[in-house]
Amino acid sequence: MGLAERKAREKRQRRETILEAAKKVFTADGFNGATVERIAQEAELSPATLYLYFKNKAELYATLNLRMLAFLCRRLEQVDNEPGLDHFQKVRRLAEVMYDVYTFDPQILGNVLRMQGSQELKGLPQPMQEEINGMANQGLQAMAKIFSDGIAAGQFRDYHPIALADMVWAVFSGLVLWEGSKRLFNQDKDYLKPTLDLAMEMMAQALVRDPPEANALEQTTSQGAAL
Amino acid sequence: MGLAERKAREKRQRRETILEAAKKVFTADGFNGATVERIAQEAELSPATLYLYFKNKAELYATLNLRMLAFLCRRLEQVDNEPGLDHFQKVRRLAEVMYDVYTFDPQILGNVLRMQGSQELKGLPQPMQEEINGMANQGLQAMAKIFSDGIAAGQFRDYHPIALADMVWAVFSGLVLWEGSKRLFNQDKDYLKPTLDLAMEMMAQALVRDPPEANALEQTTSQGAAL
Amino acid sequence: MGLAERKAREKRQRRETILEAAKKVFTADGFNGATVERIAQEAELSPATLYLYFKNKAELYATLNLRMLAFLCRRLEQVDNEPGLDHFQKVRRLAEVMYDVYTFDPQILGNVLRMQGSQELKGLPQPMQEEINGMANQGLQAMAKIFSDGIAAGQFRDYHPIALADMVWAVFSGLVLWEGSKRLFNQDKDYLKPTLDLAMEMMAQALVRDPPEANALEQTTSQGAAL
Amino acid sequence: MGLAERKAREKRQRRETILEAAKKVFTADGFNGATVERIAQEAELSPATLYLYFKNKAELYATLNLRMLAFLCRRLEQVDNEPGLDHFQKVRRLAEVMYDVYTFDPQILGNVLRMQGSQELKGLPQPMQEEINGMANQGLQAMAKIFSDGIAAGQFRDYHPIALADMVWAVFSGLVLWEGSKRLFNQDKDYLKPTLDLAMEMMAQALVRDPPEANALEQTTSQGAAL
DNA sequence: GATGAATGAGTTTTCATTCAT
DNA sequence: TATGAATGAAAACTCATTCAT
Repeated sequence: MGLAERKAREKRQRRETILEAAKKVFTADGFNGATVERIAQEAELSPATLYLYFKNKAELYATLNLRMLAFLCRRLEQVDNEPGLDHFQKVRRLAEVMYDVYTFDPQILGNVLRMQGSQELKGLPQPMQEEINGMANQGLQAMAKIFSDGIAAGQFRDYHPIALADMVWAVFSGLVLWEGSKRLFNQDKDYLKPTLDLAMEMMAQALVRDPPEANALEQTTSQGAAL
Repeated sequence: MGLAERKAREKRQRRETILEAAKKVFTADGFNGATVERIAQEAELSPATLYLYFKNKAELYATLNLRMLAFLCRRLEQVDNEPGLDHFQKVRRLAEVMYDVYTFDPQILGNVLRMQGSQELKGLPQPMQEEINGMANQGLQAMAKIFSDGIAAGQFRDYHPIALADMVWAVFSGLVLWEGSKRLFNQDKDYLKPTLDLAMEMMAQALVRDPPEANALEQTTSQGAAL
Repeated sequence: MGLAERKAREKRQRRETILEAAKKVFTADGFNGATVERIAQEAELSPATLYLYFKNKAELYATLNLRMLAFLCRRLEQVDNEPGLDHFQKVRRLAEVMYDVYTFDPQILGNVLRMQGSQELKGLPQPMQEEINGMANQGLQAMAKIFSDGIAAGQFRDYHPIALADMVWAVFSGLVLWEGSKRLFNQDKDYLKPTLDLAMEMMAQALVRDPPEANALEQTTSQGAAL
Repeated sequence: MGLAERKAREKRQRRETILEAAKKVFTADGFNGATVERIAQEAELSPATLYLYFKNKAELYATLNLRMLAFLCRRLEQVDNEPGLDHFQKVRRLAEVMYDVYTFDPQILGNVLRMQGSQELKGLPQPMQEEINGMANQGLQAMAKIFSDGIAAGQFRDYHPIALADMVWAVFSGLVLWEGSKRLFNQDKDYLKPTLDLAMEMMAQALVRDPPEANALEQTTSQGAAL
């Protein structure tokens, strides 16, 4: 038993080693740019060995990304269940959670979000594509719920919750992608956290329902905007 | 002279043909997926000919993207100069402009924004990379100016203008990328326009300065968020 | 025009060169054993170049075989149209024709016949399989016609013409395959010709209709055998 | 001792299991197409284990084929010793025996005959090649004996007995290979038996010595044919 | 200027075989 | 004895790029 256990653990560890190596290489060179050979080198294994643990270069990539996506998704769902947070606080909390996930592994997160918006997904086997999309949808749904709850409670303006979730996801993706390429002109390290905070803070502000005597500005514009 | 002129025009036209063809293929298959051969076919030229007009597959790609980026940039700059718009209206106008640019050529726009956040840029020659980054920065600066003007005029809250510009750029990128892959769970066609409008509307809302008797909520939170 | 012509001829010649090289290698090592690299070496070209002329290793192989099969087929069909041959002579003529084809290119002939009876066909694209099978059928039909004509003319016994054609084809295949591997114990060079002659001679003999007073031997056995 | 015996039996049994598995896989996929891994799976053993029982993939294949060849050979030899058969009946009996062997295991038989005519043998160690060839020769000799006995007894025409044996072997090989690939245009199941019968029947017919007043036809042709 | 033809340099993937346990 | 794990060695195929014409 002890033996079998150790074997299993070793195997799992090997898998991790490979994933770790793959992470480095994919992050550095992208999916197409990365070669199985280099990943194997990084893992100090022969390329053939990788194929004992993963069917494909694509599967390797997808496994890596799927994990991160699942992690992000779980964290977003937790926000809704955190005790003692009112609706506004939950919105602001999203910024913290997203940043948390970002710091956990910025590079892989970049991979996932990039993959979504590129042709890289095309190469993956159908079921994997679906799993990935499904996971992303879960994350969006989790956020949408926070918004619709706030609306139902009469505390948020009546915007379309899904559109709000899209916006959050978009800001997050956009900021991470740009950060990753370090090509934003505001290149000071760590611009991401405050910008993310600010984004969610502003969103929270904008969600505040008007007092009865709403000013003219809002009346004219909110019509076109509300979905 | 007349001859030389015609030659030059023909040459320019040939270049356009190639770029047009490249656009189709890059858009369909991504940078790595596209082959020079297919682009040449599409342009009804031989692959060798492409190399008379462009040094590289990469240069071809970059040229294409740079144009779009320049167009986007120019349009963003115009917003600031549009007559008869107050600061808030300018912010909302950004949504329209961005959507305009998007409809002008959604796919190339997707390419540009994707390229920024990926390793595809790496293959380009240094000067081209710089040109691209410089262009993107111009766009960001244009937006930042709108925000800082509003702040200077005492009409916007005192948020960091660059962070605000980043946010806008991020939302835009994020939404376009997701749209392109049509994998947003809110898949109704044309979700982009209203979501973009909403985003800018909310931003405008959040920029409104509080009346003197600001409520407690804002006081507690705006400290951490304001840069 | 002269130029275009020469180009075309050169191109055709190149194709031939490749086919010739492929013939050598396939014959020496079989389809699976042969490598594209070695064929390319033999043709003094780079492997990549082969792919300009043939889509596949398989296509290369099939092209080679199909030609030979077509040649064999055509020759068999001619037998029926040769002037001045009676039915019996046509049967004997088959031996000569088959041997002719054999001497034309023993190795490729071996390839074709071997391919038919092996898994090598499986790897080929469907349409090519069909073309090959169709061609083989044509050959069989041509022979079957000779037999059925003889029967219709009342000169041959009433055996099943298709079975007779199968037999001829089988003897031919069998002898060629064994010859090719030079593992027949009767290894004297050129055993094939006389054996083939003998086979067809015997067949001709056996096709002779009995005189009315057929002997007992034939009566008892021909019942089970005639299809 | 009892223990040793049991061990030996177990070992033999394991060998059988492996051979059985190999048979399935080789038959389905051919020699090159079959993988050691799949054979091992089929045998419910690890690939490494196969190498304890067989030096090679090739040896495994050869062992399999050698058995079948030995079986075929033994059966052919028996024909000569069967009591109560005259020379003609022995010839016809060959058809039955060959068909018997065919039905015993059509696929392996196909493998053997195909192997003979292909490059697959090349990979085998020399001694094995010789064993296989020797076995095939035995089979041919057995048939040749039947013919030469008939000739010696004055009942058969004076054809070359070895050529006759070659012919029989060739027809048999040819028919089996074509049957295996089911690509004969006469695709009705079970065409093999009657065709084989017919072939041997015709051979028997052709072996009948002419009565004194031989007709012209035979005289002119049998000269060239008789070896 | 335009191109048909050629290819070098990879890339992913497969598989028979070995060996420490 | 049995095997899980590992790998060396290949092999088919692709493609950006060059160059003689």
